[in-house]
Formats: sequence, structure tokens, C-alpha cells
Amino acid sequence: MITETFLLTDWSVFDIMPPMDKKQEIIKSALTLFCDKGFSETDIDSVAKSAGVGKGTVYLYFKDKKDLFISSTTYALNYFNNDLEKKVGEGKKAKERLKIYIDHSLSILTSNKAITRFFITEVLETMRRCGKKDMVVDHSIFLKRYDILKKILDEGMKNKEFKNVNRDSISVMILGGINMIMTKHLIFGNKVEKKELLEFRNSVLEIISKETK
Amino acid sequence: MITETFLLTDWSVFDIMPPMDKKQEIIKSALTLFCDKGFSETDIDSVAKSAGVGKGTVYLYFKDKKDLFISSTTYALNYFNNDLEKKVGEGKKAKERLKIYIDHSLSILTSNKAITRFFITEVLETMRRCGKKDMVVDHSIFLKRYDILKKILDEGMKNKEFKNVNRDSISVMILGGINMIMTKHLIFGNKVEKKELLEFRNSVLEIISKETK
Amino acid sequence: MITETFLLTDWSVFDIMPPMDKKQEIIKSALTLFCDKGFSETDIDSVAKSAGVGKGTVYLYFKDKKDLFISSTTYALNYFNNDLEKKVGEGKKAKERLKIYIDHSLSILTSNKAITRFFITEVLETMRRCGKKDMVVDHSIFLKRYDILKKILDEGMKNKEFKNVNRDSISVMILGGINMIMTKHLIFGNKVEKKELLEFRNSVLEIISKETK
Amino acid sequence: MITETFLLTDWSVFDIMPPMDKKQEIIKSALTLFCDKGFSETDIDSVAKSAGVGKGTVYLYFKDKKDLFISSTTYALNYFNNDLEKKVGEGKKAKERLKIYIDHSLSILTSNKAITRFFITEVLETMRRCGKKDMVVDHSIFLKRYDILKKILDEGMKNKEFKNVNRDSISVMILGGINMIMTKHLIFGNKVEKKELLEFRNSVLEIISKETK
DNA sequence: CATGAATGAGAATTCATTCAT
DNA sequence: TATGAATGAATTCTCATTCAT
Repeated sequence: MITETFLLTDWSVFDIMPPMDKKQEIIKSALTLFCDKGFSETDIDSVAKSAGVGKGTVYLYFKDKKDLFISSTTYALNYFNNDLEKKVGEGKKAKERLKIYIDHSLSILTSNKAITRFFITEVLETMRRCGKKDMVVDHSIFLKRYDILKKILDEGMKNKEFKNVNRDSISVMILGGINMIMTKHLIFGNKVEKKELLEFRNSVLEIISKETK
Repeated sequence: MITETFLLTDWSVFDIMPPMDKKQEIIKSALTLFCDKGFSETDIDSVAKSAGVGKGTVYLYFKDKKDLFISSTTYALNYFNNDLEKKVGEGKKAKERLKIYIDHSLSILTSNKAITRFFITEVLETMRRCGKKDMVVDHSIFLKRYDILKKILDEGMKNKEFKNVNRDSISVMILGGINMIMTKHLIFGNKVEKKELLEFRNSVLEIISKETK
Repeated sequence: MITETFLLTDWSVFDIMPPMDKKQEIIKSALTLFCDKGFSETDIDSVAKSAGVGKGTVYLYFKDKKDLFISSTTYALNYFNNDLEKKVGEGKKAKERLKIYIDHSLSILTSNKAITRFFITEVLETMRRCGKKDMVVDHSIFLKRYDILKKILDEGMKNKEFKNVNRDSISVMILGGINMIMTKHLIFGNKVEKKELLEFRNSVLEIISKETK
Repeated sequence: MITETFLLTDWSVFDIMPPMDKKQEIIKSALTLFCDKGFSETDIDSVAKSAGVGKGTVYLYFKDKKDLFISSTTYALNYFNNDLEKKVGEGKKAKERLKIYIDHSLSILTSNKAITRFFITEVLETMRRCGKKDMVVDHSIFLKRYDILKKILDEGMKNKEFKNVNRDSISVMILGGINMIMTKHLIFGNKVEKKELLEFRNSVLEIISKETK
């Protein structure tokens, strides 16, 4: 049941988000810029301008630059996690769910470099920069993607769809593999070959699937 | 032949490097600080002081801060790659080499958080920050770790030690898994459990080894 | 007739003022904050909040921050001057009036540092800041305390209660002495010793009293 | 021995100070501007420009604006105190010394409003602003003028030049009187009448002198 | 080669004031 | 009247980079 179709979701995400109020508008602009230029090289003035508000308005909603960063990051990760969970939920069996999980995660690659980079590095920066002093970050956001994956694996093993594998190691390899593919593309900037993504996903499925030989 | 021993290399690396000349000294200091505080939050003055030279001297050897960053990063990555290659070369058979490869890579975790973070994020930052304008980075450094791994896999498959797997997908999963474990520890800052590392390595070996029993 | 009693008036003043309308409420809050933190470090938002009104409301009653400052200052000084005059009026003879004058003035010390500081410096600041451009301050407020004192001295000299002294110089010394005692306590923040205040007042009375014994 | 001459020292002080190095230059400019506009309304950029140095240079010598303020103030007060002490030392007898003390102190009035105001208010501001957190101010500077005065009084009483008075109260009155005269002139900005200064000084001498009737 | 004093462009942050409701 | 969201001018402070010695 290894298919050749690869679901590509459109992730030009920050524009999808509904522009409800000024705060949302600022978060959207902040995300775009933080993605594009990183924390240090993004200045509040640009965020404000891009959001179409005054510089002072940013400080009306966020204590300081760090706060803006954490808030944006948290917002985006929640957004993605929820999306992922919803999509995965549409799969009927574990194997299909895992397929969706991988495809959906990798589809970030088709949006733009900035978002890819954001997912890989900026999130870590969040932790470092903010885990330090006065900021508290909700670590659970970062575990969410793990949890979704582990649940699929557990289910698949119970259903005898999957081999009996070390759930933790395998999930680390799957999630890590996804990240690594993104990293590679980020670094080398070459076109994303559907073939590579397919091979990866199929390899994963092959590895854990009970050989229905 | 799945062993329970896990080779832990000491990676208090930057001090190992032989302090040959002033340039080396500056690179060493730069690495330590970039690891610790990231690019933006590291200032040239600290680097100079820590290296025991004048601020102006830094500019004698490096065009600007970016140049210092690239040079240090490149230096460190080469250093690690060479080390990894040498260590791996000591393994007799593919399976043993793969074991060494994984153990050695993960042993970075036992040195310190800063170095781990450096390996995961800073390298990507290098690309972004420097791929932009005037700087050219030698991408091959980042491929080196791949190449070493792929060579092992190819060899193992030729020797019939390993199953016939998709080499690219598997290497992405292994390297990605290693990174992911490091990332997890970086984010949650919990103690590194030898057990987890062992399980990961053994899972990998199990997956690609021919005799599943 | 040099007594050992020292009249201590309670100067937790700004709360005594009757909270008639919103404008009064704002003045009261402004005074408290200007006293406590000075002009520059007091922000309109705090004043509004502390007065229980909206920020815009402040601008309904006062042209700008300067105006608020002048108005509050003027209000407070008038308030104190009137109080002083009333109290002094209760004395029967010049010597007693002088005693009341000094005691009452010094009793500000027993209220709190902020008010003391206000009386010594902020008033001068008012002049400087406002004598500049668009604001006109009624200087007569500052002369009032002088006038009250001089009247007592004149009366005392006419009555032969006091020696024939240079009225201007003596009043400068008395008023200046009072200020200086306050200043000292402000700077060194030590407890106000009743003894010191008594000695000062008695010295003054001794100097100008006819019967030195 | 009440003379009609009044010694007027030239206090265009900040220009007298020898322009030794950049730090001195900055202190001089800072003093002039702080005097003129107060702490809050003086901005570092102006100080730098007026001192003929770059903005960054100010921060090379002073931790921050507060530090610059304290340093300048301390410098100026020491400067004045030393000058006063030297001048007073030239007087042969207590009465003459006291005369010099008063004349010299009041001669600040002949310089300019800014310096006068500085002596009266800014010093207090120093205390408030800086006695707060991280700054330590040497209170002894503020006691110096008292000490010089008290020493004169003690000496005079021992010599039987002066009556036996309450030294503390009298010194408070003298110093306070001097300040009050300055304050008055500061507020009303009228011309300084030599007559007034003379009367004040002579009144003081009269009060404490043994009637050599 | 080495140095570190000097610089000023640039960034974060504050807050008086306005104005639509 | 009363409000408080929105604003941007103004200010403090940092730090990469230069250059005279």
C-alpha cells in the first residue's frame, strides 16, 4: 500500500491566518520577519511598519522584543501543531496516518525557505534566549509533534500494522529525518525533488510495516 | 553483536585544539563565545579579551565579524569531521564502524550544551547569514558527515552485513535522529541517559542488520 | 518663656484636601507623584490611574504636563501658606507667633521625605522649567511665607518684644535655617531629633528676644 | 570691624578648570548643561557635542547618564569646597574668616543663574536620584561646607571673639541664609544688590560677635 | 604586526499627546 | 464630558569598525 502520491499542503501560512485585530497583525508581521531575518536582525520598527501600525503600538501589546518573539513563535507552533493533528486525524489506519504525518510535515518545504528555517532553528533559539531569565516558555508545544507521532506508532503496533519497534528511537528517527531533509534543502537550496520525499516516506513505512510479504 | 558499551569521547573540544598562533587563539575564543551566546550576542571585544589580544588584532586576521564567524565555524566543523573520520576508520567491519559513528556523534552531548546547540543551530545560521551577500561558504563541510555515513552503509550492504536499504533515506534518518536527540536534550535540559543513547544506536543497527536474530 | 513643647502638625497633606471634583482628584494624585518621583519621572498615565480617571481626562483639565505641574505646585503652596497663616494667627504675642511659625514649618519634616523634598527643590524646578517659555507663575506665592515672617518680626520689634534687628537679614536666616534643616534630613535620611528642632527654634528666639535672660 | 568691602570672586567656574583630558572635557560640558537644563532635559548627545567628542566616548568614561551626573556633581562640589577652604584659610582671625566664608559663598551669585541653581537644587537631586539603587554618593562632600563653618565658629568662641552660641543652630542659620539669598535671586531674577549681601553678612557678624561695645 | 581609544550608525524603549468613539 | 488605543518623536545605550600610535 505504498502509494506514489505525495500530499503537498500550502504553507504560505502566515498569510492564511485571519487578520482579526492589531495584535494578530503584529504577530503575523513578526513571524514573517523573524523567519526571514532571525531575531537579532529583525527590528521592531520593521515589524511595526509591516503590520501597518506605529512602533509604539507593538509595545502596547508586547512587553518587549523578547515577548513578541515568544508570543509569535508559540502562536505559530500551536497553529502548525493543530493543523497537523487535524490532518492526521483524517487517516483511517495507522499506516495512513503516518503517511499523512510525514507528507504534511515535509510539505513545509514547498512553502518557503524562511518558514523552513524557522522551524528548524528559530525554535531552538527561542528556548535558549528565553529559557534564561524572566521568560517562561511552554515546552509542551515542542513535545506536541512527538506525541502525535508516538500515538500513531503505538496504535500501529497494537493493530499489528507495524512491527514491534522501539517507539522512542523510531520516532526520533522519523522526526529527525524530516528535519534533516528540511535542513539539507535549506543549506543547499536546490529544488525539492518529490522523488526524495517519497523515498523517505516509503522507507519509513517499509521499516516499520509488518512484512505483508 | 549488539553491545551494551557506549563510547564516550571527551568533547571539551576547543581546549584540545593546539594553541599555535594568535589566529588560532582568536578562533578558539570565538568558537567558545559563539557557542555560548550565539552570533549577535557575542561581541568582538570579549573575543579579543578572551584570546588575550587587542581588539584591533582581530581585524588583522579577519575581515569582519562575519568572516570571523565563518572561519571559526568552518574550522570547528572540519576538526570534528576529521576526528569522526579517524575514529570511524578504527572500526573493522561496517557494523562496528556505524556503531562508532553514532556513538561518537552523540558523545557531543556529554560535553556541554553550548557545543550541542552550536552543532544544531549555529551552523544553519552561518548559512543564512553568510549565504547572503559577500561571503561564500564551503558547503562540502556539511556533506562530509553524510559522506562518511553513506560510505559505511554502502560498504555494509556490499558485505551483506546490512540489508538492502535506501541508502539516502536511511542516512537521513540516522543523522537526523542524532540531531533530534541532541535537540531534545538541548530544549529540555534533562540529564543525558546512557540508556536512551544505547537504545537509539541499537535500534538503528537492528533495522539495517541482515541477521535479525 | 522658651518652652520645651514642639507643636507637630500632621502633614499627610494631600489626603486632607477635600476631594471635590475630578480636577481636584487629579491635582492630588499629581502632587503625590511629583513629590515622590519628580517631574520627569512622573508620567501622566500614573497620575490618571491614581486619580481614577482616564488619561485623556487629564488633558481635559490641563493643557499639558507642565500646566499640570504648575497648577499642582501652586495649589499646594497656597494650601500650605494659608494653613501657616491661620496657625500663626492663633498666637497672641509676636514671640509666640514666631514659635508657631517655626514649629509649624519644621513639622513638614515629620510627614515624609517626598513632601520635604518637594518644598525644597521642586518649587525651584517649577520656576526654572516654567519661567522659560509659555508659562507664567505667580511669584507672589513664594513671597507669602516671607511676608508672614516679616510681619511677625516687625510687630515684635514695635512691641519691644524683639531686639532691633535687620528684619530682612534675620528673616532670610530663619527661613533659610528651616530649609537647611530640612535639607540636611533629606540628604542624610536620619531620624528627626526633636532636640535639634527645639534648639534651632530656641536659638532663633534667643537671638532676637529683648530680655536675654 | 564691620567692613563695607565685599569680596566678589569670579565663578565662571567651569571654564577655569584646566581642560586636561577628554574625561575632564566631558565633565565640564556635562556640568554646564546639567546646570542649565537639569538632569532629565540634558541629553548625552549634547554633552558629547559640547565636549567635542563622539557620543560613544561619553560611555567610554562613564557607565551611564547617572554616573556622568554623579561624577560631575561630585567633581564640582569638591572643586568649590577646596576653593572655599583655601580662601577662608587666608583670614587671620575667626571674625575675618567668617566674613570671607560668607562673602565667598555668596559670590557664586555673581556668576550665573545656572550655577546658583545647581548649588541649590541639583545637589539634592543627586542625592535622591542616586541614593536609590546602585549608586553610592559620598555624603561627606555635602558636610564639608558645614565643617569649615563650624570650625570657624568653634575657634571664634574659644578666642572670645564670638558669643557663646549654639554652634549647630547658628551654622544652620548662616548656611541656610546664604542659600536662601541665592534662592531668592534665582526665583526673582532681580539684580544682586551689594547692599543686601553686605547687610546679611554684617547681621551675622553682629549676632555672634561679643559686643565690643 | 599590535593596540585600544574614539566613533557614530543603529536599535530598543518610553511617554506626552491626540482623537475617534 | 470621558476615555484609552494609537502614535512617533526623542533618548539612552551598544558595538562593529577604524586609525593614529
